[in-house]
Amino acid sequence: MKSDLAELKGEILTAIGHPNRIRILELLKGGPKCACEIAPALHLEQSNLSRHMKLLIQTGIVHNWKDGKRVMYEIPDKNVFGILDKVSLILKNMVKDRMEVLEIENF
Amino acid sequence: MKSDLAELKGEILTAIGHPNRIRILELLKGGPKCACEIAPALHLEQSNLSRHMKLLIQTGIVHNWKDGKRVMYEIPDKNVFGILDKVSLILKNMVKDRMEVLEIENF
DNA sequence: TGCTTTTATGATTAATTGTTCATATATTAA
DNA sequence: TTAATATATGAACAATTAATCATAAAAGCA
Repeated sequence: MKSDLAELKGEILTAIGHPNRIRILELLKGGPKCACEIAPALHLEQSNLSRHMKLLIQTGIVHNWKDGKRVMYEIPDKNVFGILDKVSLILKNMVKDRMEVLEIENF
Repeated sequence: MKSDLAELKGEILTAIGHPNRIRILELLKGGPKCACEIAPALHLEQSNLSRHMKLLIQTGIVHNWKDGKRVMYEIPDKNVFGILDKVSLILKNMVKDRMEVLEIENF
């Protein structure tokens, strides 16, 4: 169990910060989905997706419940998307800075 | 070189998401600092800090420049702190939800 | 009932990460 | 010049992570 604040924050950020998990979260932005929808949409192997979902659930970023033989997943706290938006902003600013160095006005 | 967007986002998030790097970033919130200030403040070994700084610089989260025999570090894009704030919000919401389940009103 | 669908998990492996120690490099001071 | 200070890096190692295959478990359908 993580007890230090920086460690708790790190746990959330590294849970979000894997490419496949980012794709999963962005897919879940459209609402709850089952693994049987997510896996083919992202070309992920079933067992691989299952482990990514387990990690996201353990860190509390994703909630799940059974719906018949399916398991549904959803993101209860939309601040997760706020984080991904800020990362996009950072990446855009990096490109902007590069363009300024290269004296590119428009393109 | 990462080319996919989800991979670029992942690179930023995992760069931020290590406990020691989070502490480094929160220290740099107070303005530019040299490694010789950061290492003792966080009880980090010099070589260990140097590698963390290298990673942060390579991902573009931190900028650096020489000032005499010191190397100064700063965070050019304050959105980094916005991300850490959102993570704090998420953690607080998690605690709030737990309290509601346990029917705790105040404490 | 047996069959199919859906998800989870044990075992294994490759790759990456974080850390430390020793050493190299660069800059300033004596 | 030599010594001291500040940072970077090669080598080594332990630990973690992601991925895959095979299999198990749970639920619904024929």
